[in-house]
Amino acid sequence: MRYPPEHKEETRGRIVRAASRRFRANGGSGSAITSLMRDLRLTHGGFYRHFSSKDQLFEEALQASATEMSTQIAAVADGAPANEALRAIVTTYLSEAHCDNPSQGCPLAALGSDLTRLPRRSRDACHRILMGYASRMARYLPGADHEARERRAVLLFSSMAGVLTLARTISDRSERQRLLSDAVAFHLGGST
Amino acid sequence: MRYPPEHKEETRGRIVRAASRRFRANGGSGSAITSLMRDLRLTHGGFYRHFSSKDQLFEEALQASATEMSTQIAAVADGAPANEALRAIVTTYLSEAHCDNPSQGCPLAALGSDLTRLPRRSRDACHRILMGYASRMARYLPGADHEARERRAVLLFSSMAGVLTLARTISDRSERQRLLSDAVAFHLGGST
DNA sequence: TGTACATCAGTGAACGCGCGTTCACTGATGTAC
DNA sequence: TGTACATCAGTGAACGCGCGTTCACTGATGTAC
Repeated sequence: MRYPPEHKEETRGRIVRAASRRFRANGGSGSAITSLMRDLRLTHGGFYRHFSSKDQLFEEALQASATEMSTQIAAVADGAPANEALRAIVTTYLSEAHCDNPSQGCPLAALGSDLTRLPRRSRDACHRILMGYASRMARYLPGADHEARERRAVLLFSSMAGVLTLARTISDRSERQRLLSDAVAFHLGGST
Repeated sequence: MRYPPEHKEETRGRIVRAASRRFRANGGSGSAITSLMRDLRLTHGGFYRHFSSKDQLFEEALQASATEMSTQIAAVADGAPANEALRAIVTTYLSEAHCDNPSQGCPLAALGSDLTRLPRRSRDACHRILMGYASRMARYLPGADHEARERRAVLLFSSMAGVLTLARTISDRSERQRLLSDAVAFHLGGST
């Protein structure tokens, strides 16, 4: 079959978006290409017309996740009154909604420990992606200059990712909520 | 062959300790039973004389990791002057040595996102193990009562685990150090 | 205008590999008589 | 005391399965002449 000229790019985009969700939900080795392609009503053989390997897809999917997440957070921050941007970011990131939906949330929280085990080359690429994500968050945070705000962003988001990861191991809803709200208070209030 | 009566328990212990290191280094699905047993100069068939499944080993290995980690940190805290326990804990946890050696370090930092994807039953067990770990750390932290100190411990350790996880994606040594020392300052100093 | 050929996204069978788990077997020692 | 049998940690071949990747093929459309 011959397809319209933009068809290939569209399919490629659909694969990346679906993978971005599935990897965050199930991890890199938890989602098989066959099953990913089946969800898109395609067969696995066609995958290699778009990507040279599953690793390449993982990297692109991570980029898509980081972009999606930073766009969401930026929208929330932009929608808040100027002096409330930090509060808006923290409460959104540490919300029950985010905790319950890893597949649409922060890739560091969803894939953190998997990333540390990647071979150096891919790990570097992933790290660069995460730094881009933090960098886009910098403007909403306090700090003397851009570098200070960026370092603050890296620290804030990695800390919150750790809390969110732990929260996701908790089955009991009220215990989970308590951890999340303790963390919100920690980052917004002065002390505990 | 017949072995002395305590032989079986010894072998079992060796398997758990080796698994505890390997899982932290390579993740749950990154270390095969065959290769784990080969390292101990055993063959994979014997594994099932000791454990009913790999999942059971994972759980016991996680418990061993949590115990090892909390013992290490407790030793550091006990060795510090009374008002310096928190500083000792934070600087040890966020040290380069810990960052460079996931296989002997905190299981939450090493396995965090894997734990969130476990089936509910195992996830609950893992969560209980992590809470025991945090609970043993509570006495070194500030707080009005034990519950407050325990909540503080959960927050502190999960935050630091997130930072450590991100730090482990960084190849550049000085960039990694900077993140770690920013995090130390964040938890010890008042502000950034 | 019509015909032969090239293109290429997608198909689905097949391959090779690693892994968790099972199982019949081994053989040194303990136990029953 | 000696003999026959039970025990059981460990062995290693085998099984079944899922997965990443390859490859010959399809068939609708574009292009060359």
